[in-house]
Amino acid sequence: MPKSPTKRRPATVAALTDSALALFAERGFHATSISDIVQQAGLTRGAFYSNFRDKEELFLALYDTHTDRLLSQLRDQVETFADDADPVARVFDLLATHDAQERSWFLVSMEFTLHAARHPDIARALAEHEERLNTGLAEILGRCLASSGHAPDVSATALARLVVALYEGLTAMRVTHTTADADPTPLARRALPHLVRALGAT
Amino acid sequence: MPKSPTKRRPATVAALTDSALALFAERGFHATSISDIVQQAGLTRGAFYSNFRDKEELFLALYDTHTDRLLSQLRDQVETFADDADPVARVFDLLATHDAQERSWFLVSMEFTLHAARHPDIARALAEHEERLNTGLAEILGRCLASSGHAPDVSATALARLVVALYEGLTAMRVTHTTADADPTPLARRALPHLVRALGAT
DNA sequence: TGTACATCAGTGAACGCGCGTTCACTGATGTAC
DNA sequence: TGTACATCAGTGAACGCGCGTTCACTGATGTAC
Repeated sequence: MPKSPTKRRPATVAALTDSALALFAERGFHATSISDIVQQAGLTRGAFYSNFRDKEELFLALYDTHTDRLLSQLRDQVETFADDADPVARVFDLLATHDAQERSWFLVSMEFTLHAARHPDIARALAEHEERLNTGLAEILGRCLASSGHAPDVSATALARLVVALYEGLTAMRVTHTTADADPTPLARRALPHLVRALGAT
Repeated sequence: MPKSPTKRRPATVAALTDSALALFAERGFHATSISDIVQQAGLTRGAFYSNFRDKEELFLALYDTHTDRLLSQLRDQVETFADDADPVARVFDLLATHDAQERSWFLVSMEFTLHAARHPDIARALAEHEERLNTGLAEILGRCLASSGHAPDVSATALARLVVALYEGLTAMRVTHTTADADPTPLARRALPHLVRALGAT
């Protein structure tokens, strides 16, 4: 009776998640079938069902991985400008300067969010995983504000959500409008410092 | 040889669009099949293909209808506060006080936007239809600002997109977080007037 | 170290299902006289 | 107004396809002695 399962398992899981991430990014969550995932991973359907209950469970595993990576990146970069005048704008910059990979991830996670909106069980599961991102971001923003002398009379949590909402709305807008004309991102970038300063007037 | 097609057609089209709107709102765009639509409309599949090329074409028809209704509602209400101090915040309020019906529509149009992101042809078509909404909204905001004495040094177009982006980001956030705690909407509402004033400092 | 055995991760054929799309047809709508 | 005719909107059976999920199996991984 083996105490620990075989060594193959972790490798299989990794092959499945890697494959799924690439395919979700390329085609989207719904457009990617379980057959697609296992085929690209060089496995068969049974291997999937032996490791995940369904596609949703696999996505949430990817979500956690992404959250961890994003937060640690932000933490690293935030240290380098702890004394900056407009820390909120800088965090926004970090979010906004997203490469193609981040755009892909946004599309997938937004798709999954809409999927969750129709299925209460999935929505509950997603909210739990999102909570980790929100609290992590709020903590980073809070430290930023404190160390740079700002003390707005708003909770760091609400501010974090405002920044994320603005970021996500702008990203969604760029999804179809690929031309750069009248992109409101610079406007948002200019406006945010004023915004925090205004809210800071206790 | 009949010069105008039969009288049945408009009734059939109306039955199909009504049915589709209800089903899209209830289940989403992808989760609704053409069979579902014609069944709810009391028709058969052929009737659909006789009037629309595919589901996408039907959605864009619904999109135009919705845009027209929203813009005329905004125009009506905007007249009642032409001399308001913070017209941008008022427009934002009008967008933000959305009923369940608006939430449903947001879900569907966002789903379609993501769908478009994967299909360039569809993205091009959607962008054309979105253009009508953007210009209409920019025109309303521009008149608002002018008549209330504000003259920010930003284009009404960019400002309109900023307001829409913020609105959409906040709505997306509420999709999963059904609890009202730490909802950043009031914060956004408070912040917008400061924002416009700050941007107005030519 | 070598052998006999137990476990269980991964295989792959099979299933039932609903989908989008086509197309020969029919009968209601509209025209001509 | 009434009849004979033409059009074409809508019918519904048929098609091929890929999907999610199940499950008896096999053979690689790990254990016991």
